[in-house]
Amino acid sequence: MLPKAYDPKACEDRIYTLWEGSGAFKADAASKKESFTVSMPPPNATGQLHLGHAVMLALEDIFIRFARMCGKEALWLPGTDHAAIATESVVIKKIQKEEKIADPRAKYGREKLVAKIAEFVDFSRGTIRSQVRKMGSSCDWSRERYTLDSSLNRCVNEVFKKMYSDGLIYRGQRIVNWDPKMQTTVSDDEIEYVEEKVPYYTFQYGPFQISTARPETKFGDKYVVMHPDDERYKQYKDGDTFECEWINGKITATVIKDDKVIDPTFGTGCMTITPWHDMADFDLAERRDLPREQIIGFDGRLLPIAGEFAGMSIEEARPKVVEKLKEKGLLTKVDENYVHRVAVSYRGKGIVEPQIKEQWFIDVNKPAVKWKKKHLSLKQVMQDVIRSRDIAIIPERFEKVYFHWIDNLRDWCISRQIWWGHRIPVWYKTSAKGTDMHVGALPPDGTGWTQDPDTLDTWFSSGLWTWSTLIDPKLAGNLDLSLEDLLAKSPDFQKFHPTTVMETGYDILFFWVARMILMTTYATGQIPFKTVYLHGLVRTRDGKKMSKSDPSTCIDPLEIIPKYGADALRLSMIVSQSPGNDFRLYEEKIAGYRNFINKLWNASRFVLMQCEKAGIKPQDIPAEFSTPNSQLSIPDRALLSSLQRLVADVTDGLTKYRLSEAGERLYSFVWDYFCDWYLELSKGEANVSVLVEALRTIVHLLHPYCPFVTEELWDSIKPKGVGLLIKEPWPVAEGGRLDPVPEGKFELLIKVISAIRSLRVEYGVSPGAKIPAIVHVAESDKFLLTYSQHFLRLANINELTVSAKAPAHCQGMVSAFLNGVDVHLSLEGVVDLEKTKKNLEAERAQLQKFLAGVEAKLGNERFMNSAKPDVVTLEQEKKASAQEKLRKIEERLKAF
RNA sequence: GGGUGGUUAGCUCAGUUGGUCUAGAGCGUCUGGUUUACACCCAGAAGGUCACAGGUUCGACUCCUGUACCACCCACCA
Repeated sequence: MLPKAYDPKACEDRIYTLWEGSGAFKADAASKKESFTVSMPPPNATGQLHLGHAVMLALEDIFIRFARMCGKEALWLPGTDHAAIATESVVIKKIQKEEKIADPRAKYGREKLVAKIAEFVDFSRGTIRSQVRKMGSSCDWSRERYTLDSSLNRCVNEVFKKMYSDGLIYRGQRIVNWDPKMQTTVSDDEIEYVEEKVPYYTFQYGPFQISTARPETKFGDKYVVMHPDDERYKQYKDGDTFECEWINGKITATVIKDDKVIDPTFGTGCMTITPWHDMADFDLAERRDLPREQIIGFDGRLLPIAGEFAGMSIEEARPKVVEKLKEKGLLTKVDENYVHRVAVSYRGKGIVEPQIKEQWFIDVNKPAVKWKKKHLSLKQVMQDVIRSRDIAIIPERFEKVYFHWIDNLRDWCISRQIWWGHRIPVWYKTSAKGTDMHVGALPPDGTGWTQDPDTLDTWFSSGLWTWSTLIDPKLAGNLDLSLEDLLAKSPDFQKFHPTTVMETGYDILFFWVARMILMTTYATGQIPFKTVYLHGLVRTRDGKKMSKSDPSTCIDPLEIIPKYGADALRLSMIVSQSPGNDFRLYEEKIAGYRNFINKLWNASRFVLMQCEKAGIKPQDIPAEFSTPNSQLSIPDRALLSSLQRLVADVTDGLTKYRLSEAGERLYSFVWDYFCDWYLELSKGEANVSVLVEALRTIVHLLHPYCPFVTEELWDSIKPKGVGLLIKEPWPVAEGGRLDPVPEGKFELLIKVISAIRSLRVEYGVSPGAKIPAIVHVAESDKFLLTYSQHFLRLANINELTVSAKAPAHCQGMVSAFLNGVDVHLSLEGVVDLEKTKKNLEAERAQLQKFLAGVEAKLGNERFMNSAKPDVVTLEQEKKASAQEKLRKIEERLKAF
């Protein structure tokens, strides 16, 4: 007999070992079954798992277990990410703190520091592996990958080479975000803005007034820019020069008229430019071919151009520069209430300074990608795969966000001046003739070649994640094979790519999801995944972000799991929340689902007790339910038919990734219907075969959600000779036990009423009481169903709830309150049907006219030739939605 | 400045083609229950103008327009 309460601690680890040993997690590339692949977003190998990971693991495990039970070849590939800057900065901080070394990079040198980081990462990866197991994740450990694996490195190098030879990767002097603290570039997406109140100065600059919050960058400013239409500066022409007194003496300045960078309504309407340290100024300087000068060094200190201020830090120099200008009488105004936004590195937390530096870039605008027989730019491919529905995003609204991001996308700077990561596969050799360059993993023959010291942006390698992990590591070592060969000859890639669904938090849609689309379509010619499922972020009870720095608000999954069980934690993060929306998690919520699991546990105990009472072993009850209809009571039949509907609903929900809905449905079915109604009824007289059948089905349906407890229960109720639940086939809704009422305008209603009547008589149920009925109203005509309620009220029938898809707690029941009055059906007085009909017909005519217009447009050759593809798609979408609407109206009109 | 989401019971949230809703769940509150599956429970109750104002419709939490507040994302002012 089962113990009185479910104890997750006693079961979970044991069951996980059982699963792992059974080979259930392991996918087979040779299988004939349809594949279902999920690439686990690799957690950063920097420390511990947090709730964000727990959400991800729970969701993906549900997808995978469901797919596996549905008979698909399910692969969930786990792994970890080396997380370049994040890891390096964590380790450097650790060394600084533990070993009291100010500059670990200088002290250890490249090789030793990398070795130290690797050691730290190895340890972290071990921790992460065991934590992933704790959540019950059924991933294929035999295929575990790490972004720095040699086979992944091979892919990185191959893609770099391919992009370079296609002219998509170039090296150039460009303005980048420089983190002086970490001494590296960071990408646009890795920047956060912090608001700061700083004084805002206005200075006299020749005849003009210019304003700035950063006077310390103004040493080299020799151009003053204004809008060409600005009446105030009408007398100045583009190219005019003038002498003026400035920080370190007299300079000659030039007037520039430009309509792109200047907002004439802002401030004085003119500004000076600092191309080396400002993105917008750099663009202008590029356009007009203006000189640039570096003012601030890469160490964050002023350069000799600053004269007496050279060597000072920004904080130190700023007041001194202001003081000097003030003494010269050039300071005209100070605004103390100015709010300025300072760019801060997301990882290193240093203040970011734009700098011009030689870096490697990926060109996102060059039409060098072959996609669907066209030559497109990387940007265009990224747009096409979403627009053409090759990839669907859940929830859909993120498509808009995605498109908006692509519109603003600039060339991607991929080089980083750190040591931890994939080294850029480029070699240089300097001789008297100049510098030779070679792109490849290995240097060419001969001496004197040195490798580029930089590493690649971590997203370069994670952008390859869905497929580089499927490359056969044995083949990856063979340098004679091309990238195409590697793809073609790797069985895993052939079987499991494109992956089925990419599940991740919406916060890394740009960082990662977009880059996987970019890199994968380019490198393999395939989309990386068919569906993107974005989950919301976990928040605290007060709606704040969970942060590790504040443990009082932060829930640690590792403390929760021993206390409430992994199953309860999983449910609390899945049920009653919707994709893409943040949700709050707190202990009471988790406890609530622990209670549910306990309820299920005790319901099972009850069923087992009934079996014992009846002298029947559950093991002897065959898997196939075979009790004849004649031996079933009305409640039995009601339960079985609603069980069928439950199977259909849950299957449908899981197929459409509506996990919360399906989970709620199960929760309510088990508690409100199965336990509170059917089990209570069974205390009088129990039908053991029905009880066991129901429980078995429930346990199957719940298994993806709470795998541990269901597996444990399955052991007590499974038929003889059957193995683990994880390997069981998914239940199928047969519908054979139902008698759907045939459709018909009034027939339906009459059938319902007469069925209730006969049941009431047969079982002697008094009016007002709920009665279980086998009347199953087919999901047919909601319009009619609603009208039927009007009719009934008109006919003095107090209340009748007719369910097409009944609320969970009255599944299979029709609650009726009849007062014995004969039913006369009449349409009069309820609604003005004539008016409705007229309205519908008018709407139909309008739609038909519109549709004809759109069709004519699409049939017009000149339009099709001249219009942009976007416009055509839009027209087609309009057509489709109009057709859909028209179809619905036709359907409604049929009811008249 | 551009965009997205939210606003539903005291709290946290579901509610996908407008008709299951005459609006649900969990927690909390109140009343009553040791009926041997479960007190991590059972029976029941109170509690909502579904932010606000218009519109479309026979019918709107659901669609449209506008307003307010909150949150987030992107761009950015020199």
